[in-house]
Amino acid sequence: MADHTLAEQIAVQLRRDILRGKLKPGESIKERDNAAEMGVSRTPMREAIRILAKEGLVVLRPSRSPIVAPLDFKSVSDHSEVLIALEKLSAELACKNATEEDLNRLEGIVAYMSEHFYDTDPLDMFEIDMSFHTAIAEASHNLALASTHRSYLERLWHARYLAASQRRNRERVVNEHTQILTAMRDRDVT
Amino acid sequence: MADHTLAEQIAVQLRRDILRGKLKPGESIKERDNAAEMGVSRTPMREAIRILAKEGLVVLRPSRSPIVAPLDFKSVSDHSEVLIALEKLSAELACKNATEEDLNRLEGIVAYMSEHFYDTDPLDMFEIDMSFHTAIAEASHNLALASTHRSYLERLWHARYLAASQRRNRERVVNEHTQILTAMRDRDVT
DNA sequence: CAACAAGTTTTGGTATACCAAATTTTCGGG
DNA sequence: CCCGAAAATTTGGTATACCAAAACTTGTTG
Repeated sequence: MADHTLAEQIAVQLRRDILRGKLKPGESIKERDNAAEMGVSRTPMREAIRILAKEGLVVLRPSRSPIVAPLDFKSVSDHSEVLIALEKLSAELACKNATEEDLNRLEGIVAYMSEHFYDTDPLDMFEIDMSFHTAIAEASHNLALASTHRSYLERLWHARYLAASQRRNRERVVNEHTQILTAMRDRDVT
Repeated sequence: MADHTLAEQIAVQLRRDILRGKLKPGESIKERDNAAEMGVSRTPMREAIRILAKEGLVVLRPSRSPIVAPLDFKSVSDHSEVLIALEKLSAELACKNATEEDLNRLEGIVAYMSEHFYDTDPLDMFEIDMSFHTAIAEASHNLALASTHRSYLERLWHARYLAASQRRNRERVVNEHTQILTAMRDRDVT
């Protein structure tokens, strides 16, 4: 059994297709057709769809083809509201509980982003940005928090990705992250 | 296709077995054996297990049988930590967004608890207490928050139930709830 | 031409079969 | 008696087949 299962690979692929806009919101994902198209059987395709459903990228309709989740403003803002609260809690706890190793890891991510900001595919870079926030949540050493936070981050992937592509400039992102990092090194809960 | 799918029914059954203690923490759930035992095939059993895994009741181990999630102290306290943050956010938002109907509903629950505290089965009373907190989360009119909050409450159901039976006395609970309610009526975000 | 009903097709849900990785058991050599 | 290798078993992952409900087509009828 491989380290990452087929269903997960399919999920990754589908997720990218959705985020890249190859699959538009509202479009149906027929497990039979899609499975054939990707050369796999329905079983892992089915499971992949459930994974994306859990993340909120697709919605399952009873007795209907699943569709790519249409993202309405209210839903996105609701999720953001909660995500912000989670990140606040993450930061507080991380200040208390982060190990030296955690901080070094965060530093490494910031350094990498700073270095490769322009020679990396935007989607990949976005994933790295996400990993920074995820790393903070993990540094809280509260597994439940990290898990829920990850889930929200994933759910907001689409909206955040669309929003991020415009306002991203290298200095700003790097500065923000560096600021957060130094505050945490000082155990400044603020 | 029925209104609720077989996999969901299995999930309900498994959930009951776990919460009731029929399946003890750490016990493995072999999809093959369990499926045979319940007279269904592996496919829906597999999906049911994934559902419970999403809820945190069972943990999936790569290349290993899933096991009933062991609830250790750290995990419970982690979850509580997040739950408290979620309730705080719920209360804040509920102050802003609660409708008159929401408040009346809350008032009704408090009144009922106050009235029937001693002549109600503790388990039922506990569920009513939960419904009060759930109602607050719903009064926030943030669907994502309400959903996550509910999930945490459910996950902590077991531990909370065990802890609740001792330290509960009528006045204290009712007072706490009344206090919360009046603060919300005054839109006092505190 | 509209409306409705029967038949066909599509599609998700479930069962079953097979495979490969991982674990356990067995057994032979030291 | 112990240890390691190999065979047997267990177990989750995947593919395929079948079924029933829902959706779509079509043809008939008022």
